Order: sequence, then structure tokens, then C-alpha cells
Amino acid sequence: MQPMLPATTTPTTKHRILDAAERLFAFNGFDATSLRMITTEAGVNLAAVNYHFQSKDALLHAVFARRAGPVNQRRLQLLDKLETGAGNNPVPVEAVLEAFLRPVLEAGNLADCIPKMMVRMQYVESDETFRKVFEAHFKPVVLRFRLAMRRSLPGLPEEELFWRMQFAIGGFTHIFAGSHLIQVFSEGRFPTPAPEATLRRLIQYAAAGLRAPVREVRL
Amino acid sequence: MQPMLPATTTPTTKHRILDAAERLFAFNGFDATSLRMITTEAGVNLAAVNYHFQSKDALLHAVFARRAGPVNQRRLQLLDKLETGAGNNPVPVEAVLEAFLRPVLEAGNLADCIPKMMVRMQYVESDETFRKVFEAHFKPVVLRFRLAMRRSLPGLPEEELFWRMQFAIGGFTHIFAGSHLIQVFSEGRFPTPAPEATLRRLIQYAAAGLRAPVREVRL
DNA sequence: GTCTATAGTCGGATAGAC
DNA sequence: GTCTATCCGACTATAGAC
Repeated sequence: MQPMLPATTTPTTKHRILDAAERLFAFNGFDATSLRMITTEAGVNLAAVNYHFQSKDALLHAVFARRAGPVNQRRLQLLDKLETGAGNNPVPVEAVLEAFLRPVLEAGNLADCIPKMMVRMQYVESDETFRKVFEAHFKPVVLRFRLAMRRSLPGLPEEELFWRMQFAIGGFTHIFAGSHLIQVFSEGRFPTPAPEATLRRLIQYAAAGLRAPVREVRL
Repeated sequence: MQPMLPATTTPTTKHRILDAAERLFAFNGFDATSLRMITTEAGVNLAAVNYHFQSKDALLHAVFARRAGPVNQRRLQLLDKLETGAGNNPVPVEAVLEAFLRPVLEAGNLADCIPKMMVRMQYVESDETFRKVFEAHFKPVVLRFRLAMRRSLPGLPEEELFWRMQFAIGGFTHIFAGSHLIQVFSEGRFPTPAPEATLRRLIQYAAAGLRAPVREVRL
């Protein structure tokens, strides 16, 4: 009477490699992670990596493809539902931000791995392959959200909106990828907040920044 | 009649190694940069690295120590001048932010290398050595600025201030380290702004976020 | 599909002549 | 201080038995 679909079966070798690689790439970096580290952590043989994937580079792409797609699809799905539900009325900035952020939290435990990989994609790895994957997965989503945000902030000049969204994305990236930095700076004075609390703080901060009056005056 | 101090003399071998390592560490990463790459770019012999510095790790520390110290000293200097000049009056949030940001711009061309190294220190390199250098150079400055910011925002709860400063730092890091991302997202629609314009935008955005009303209500 | 064994490459570091 | 030559370890990838 077991379902046909694999429910909680033992993970396959391929699956175990992906899991181990994801964690190690995220926390130690691509270059600093050897295939031997991955296969040791996964409990599989070294040659299994080159059998299931072709190379270390291809493994990285597989790791990323498994996660980035669903998160961004969910983002677009939430934004669509938001806009159709509002008819032609403008959507509040906070709601747009929530549609962008919530799918990351929904990813659960992976919130510690995928954002760290995102950071690598954005800032670190110089390989052109990285940049292409990044542009393919991330850029369209940002463009779509900027369109929505422009409707939510009709008075904001296009160039100003562009920069403010860059600032917002940077803040998000910093929080999701730099969880260990929170420990460093806070020195345990504050409890680790619930994901919903972090979401609320991120949205309130970014919404205020996006809505800030534009002043061309001197500093 | 030449001055005694070396004005525009040919850079020493040690100097050339530091310059090359700084650029390569920033753009390619520490692990992905071999000593052979560094010595080739610097036009010096491979063994010179191990002569002037002891190891690749020590070279990294030297690269960082050369730049991070002055920037952070300048930050503290500006903040001190600001607070003494204001007597016991609270310093505007915008002024505190400017004291934090302007030294990075003053670093000139290095704004492309050092922030990228900062990003590595924060998110990427897993080695404990990295984290120690980071904590030694960066953490005290952030603590000092949080004290100043608390006086500038007396109504903001301590925990809320802590998180908002994390958001702000993330936005700064993103902009300074991810200059190439601006090109990716903007697709050349906007001219590269003058540093002062970027500074103004960063300060206005962050100041609004830091001043945002705290609402514990649901999203 | 999974293993052992190994080829081939490249890395950091050093010895020792100059 | 600077060079050549080299050691030695670690890595990716593959060949081939099972």
C-alpha cells in the first residue's frame, strides 16, 4: 500500500551528492570544496560524481538548477496573484516586497544554502558560466518586480527607483546569506528572530527607503 | 633637488606583489588565485612572494592590512569630529551615514578591490583566519557607529536598530562590491553616476529605512 | 552502478647558486 | 634580494575490474 512515488525512501546517490555539494559549496565556496570532501560527506565513492555528473562544473550547475527555478517561479506566481487580485489598483510596496521575499523563507532549511550560493554568483566567482546562470535565473525576476514596483511608486523617477531596488536587494542578500554575521555583531544579545519577524523588519525598512522623498540637495 | 621621499619611483617588488595580489584576490578570489598568477602579473619571480611574505595566507593579511586600517581610521575620525562639533546635540542620521561611507569613496580606484575583498571576508571564505581579520578590523567600527546611531535615533528600540543597521550595511556592501551587477541590471539605460550621487542616494535610502516607524502589526 | 587504482596536472613552499 | 630547479602534496578525471 505504499505510494508509487518515492516518499521517504533512502536518498539516491545522485541526491546525496547534490545535498552535500550544495551545503559545502555554500559554506566553503566552490574552489575550496574538493570532490573528495563532497563524496566523503555524502558517503559515496569519489568516482560517483563523475559518473552521475560529468565534471565539477556541471555538478555546480545541477546544484543551482535544482533550487533557483522553484523559488523564482513562486515569486512570480505570488506577484501575479497580487496584481490580479488588486484589479487595476496599485499594489502596496510592502506586498510587492513580500512576494519577493517570502519564497526564500518557504525554502526552509535551504535559506542558509541558496542565498549563500547567490552571493557567490553575484560577487565572487569570476567564471563567465556563473554570470550566465545568474542572468538567466535572476535578472528576469528583478525586471518583472521593478515593473510592479514602478506602478506602486508612480511618483518615483525611474533612475531613482532602479538604485533603490539595488539597495533593497543588497540588504536582502546580506541578511539571508550572512546569518553568521548576525552572531558576530550581536554577540548573543538578541535572540534569533522568527523568520516572520525578519520578514517584517526587512519589508518595513525597505518600504521606507523606497518611499523616501527624493531630494537633490546637497548632503 | 629631488625630494628624499620616494615620490613616483619604480614600485618595489614587495609593492608590486601587493598590488597584483589585491586585484587578483578581489576579482578571482583567494583560492582561485595562485601565487604564479600573482607573480606573473607583478612581473616578479615566484620565490619573491615567499621571501617578502612568508606564505600565501600572510600575503593576504598584508594586502588587507594595507587598506582596511586607513579607511576605518578615517571613519572614526570623521565621526569623532562630527560628535564633538555638535556638542551634546544629537547628530543627524544622514551625517553619521556619511561618516561611514565617504572614506570608501575617498579610497578612489580601490573602491573596486577592497569592497570585493570585504564581501569575501564576510560571506565567502570559510577559513577562520578570514573571520578573525574581519572581526579585528570591521567589528569595532560597526559597534562605534551603532552607539552614535542610537543617540541619533533615541526612540528606536535597540534590537530594531541592530537589524536596521545590518540592512544598511548590506545595501552598502552590495553597491560597492557589485558594481558589475549595475551594468547587468540597468542594461546601459542609466549613466554611471558620480560617486557623490551614489553617496546621496545611499544616505537618503538608508536614513529613511532607519527612521521608519516601528509597527509590530501583521504584514 | 559502484568500486580501486592511477594518470596527469597544478598548487605552495623551499634549497641553494648568484 | 633575486633567480632556477625541485620537492611533495592535493586535486580532477578516467580507465577498467566487479
